[in-house]
Formats: sequence, structure tokens, C-alpha cells
Amino acid sequence: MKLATWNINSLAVRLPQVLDWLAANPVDALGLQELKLVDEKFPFDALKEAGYHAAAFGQKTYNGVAILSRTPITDVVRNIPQHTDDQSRVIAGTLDTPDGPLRLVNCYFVNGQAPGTEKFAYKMRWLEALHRWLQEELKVHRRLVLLGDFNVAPEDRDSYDPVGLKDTIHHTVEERQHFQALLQLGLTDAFRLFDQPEKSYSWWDYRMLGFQKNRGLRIDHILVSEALRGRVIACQIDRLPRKNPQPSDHAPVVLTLG
DNA sequence: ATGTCGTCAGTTTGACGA
Repeated sequence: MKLATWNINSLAVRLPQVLDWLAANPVDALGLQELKLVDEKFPFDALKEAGYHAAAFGQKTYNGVAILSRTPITDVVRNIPQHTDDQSRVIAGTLDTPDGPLRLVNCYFVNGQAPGTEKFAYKMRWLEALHRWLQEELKVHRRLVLLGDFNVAPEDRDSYDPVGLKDTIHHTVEERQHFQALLQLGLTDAFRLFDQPEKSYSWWDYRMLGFQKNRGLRIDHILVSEALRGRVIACQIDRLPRKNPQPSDHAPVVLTLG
């Protein structure tokens, strides 16, 4: 089966591209981030016609996440339990698969703006809360996938300019330590289970011809629990949609499980 | 190189977030 993540930077603008991509890439489930719309405006009908169930957690203007799935989504959780947050950043759900239930946790991690800002402090608090919750979630769900826009470039090779951007947002030691802490829960970065092309990125700034010059970051990730690690067959970034007219600044990442 | 998008308030432009 195939699972994917894609920050689409406004579902209102990008719905046609999402439908086109799903037609060409009929994945079993897709986690979306940055919907930028309220649930009343979520396109349940268009997605149903495309063959997908959906669970949404939106808000006005900013943030917003959703899970699309070929099969029904159960036990849906919105945001991190016992962590007060007025921003819609997390949606989790359980999918039925031939090998049993699979827990999908789809997150739009905090951007954090810059070290030393209040937004960065919020990012740190959010990351701590996510870690605490996932520790519990992993005890209940052996087969768990954590995916989304992490807003962290885990290693220098995940950045087009690790020297020039050292200690800036997405690159700080603190953010990378939080990423490592997630791995220490038993999660594995599926992308790095395989040989990958050098300079593989999932996000490119709209400005300064970022994509054309491949000045990007790998900040969209798919992490799998120990029980799933041996089932991972492939993990790839699909750069094609970034070439579309009016693209999202992020590309989808696709995981194949056997 | 304060570079480009998307959204909103509220009027055709600026503020904010990324």
C-alpha cells in the first residue's frame, strides 16, 4: 500500500492539482497540510467522487490538516490531547489494512520563524507536547506512521546551504534534537532507508527561482514505527507537481509498504 | 535582491505568515 504527505498551501487554490495528482498516483491515503480553510469549506464531495474518505481539521486563513483515505478513517483525534492549542496542526486516524489497523498521524509542525522569537518558543513547546503524546500513542498502536510538514531539515544534507543557513530556522540544533528525539521513540525516517539522489528536497522557496536552482530543503517526512520498518519498500519525493503552474511550494512524499 | 505566494480586511493596497 502507498501513503503520502503533501503541504498544498491552500486547498481552495490547489484542489484541482490534488485531484490530478491522486488520479495519477492513486495512493491509499494522503495527509494534507496548510489547508487554509474552515471545515465548512472542505471539499468532501469532490474527494468522495475521487474515491476518498476524508477527515478534516481546518481553521480560517492559516494551518489546517486532513487525512484522505480509500477506506474509512476511524478513531480520529484532532490536535495533541491535553495540549491546548488554537492552531489546527494535527489530525490522527486509524485505517483498516489487510495486515490490521494502521495509525496515521498527520502533522503540520510549527514553522518557528527564527530562534529567539516567541514563535520559536511555541515551536519548542509544541514539539515537546508531540513527543509526549506519541510516546503514549506508540504504546497503543504498534503500526504507526508519522508524516507531514515537519519544518525541520534533520541533517546538513537535507539543506541546499547548510553552512550559510547554519543555526537559522529549520537548521537549529534544538530543532534537530527534537527530530532525533522522535527517532528515539522507535520511529525511522523512511526516506533514509534507501539510497537517494543527492540534493533531494521537498520544499523550495517561491522566491529567487528556488526550484529552478534546486535551492530547497527536505522538511516533509514520513516516519514509521518499528513494526512497520521491515515493510517499507520505497520512499520517494515526487518533484513533478512542483513544476505545475501555480504550484504549492512543497512536493509530495510517497511511502510504499509491502 | 524586503526577492513570492495565499489570505484577509476592506477597498485596489497593506499586513501577516510562510
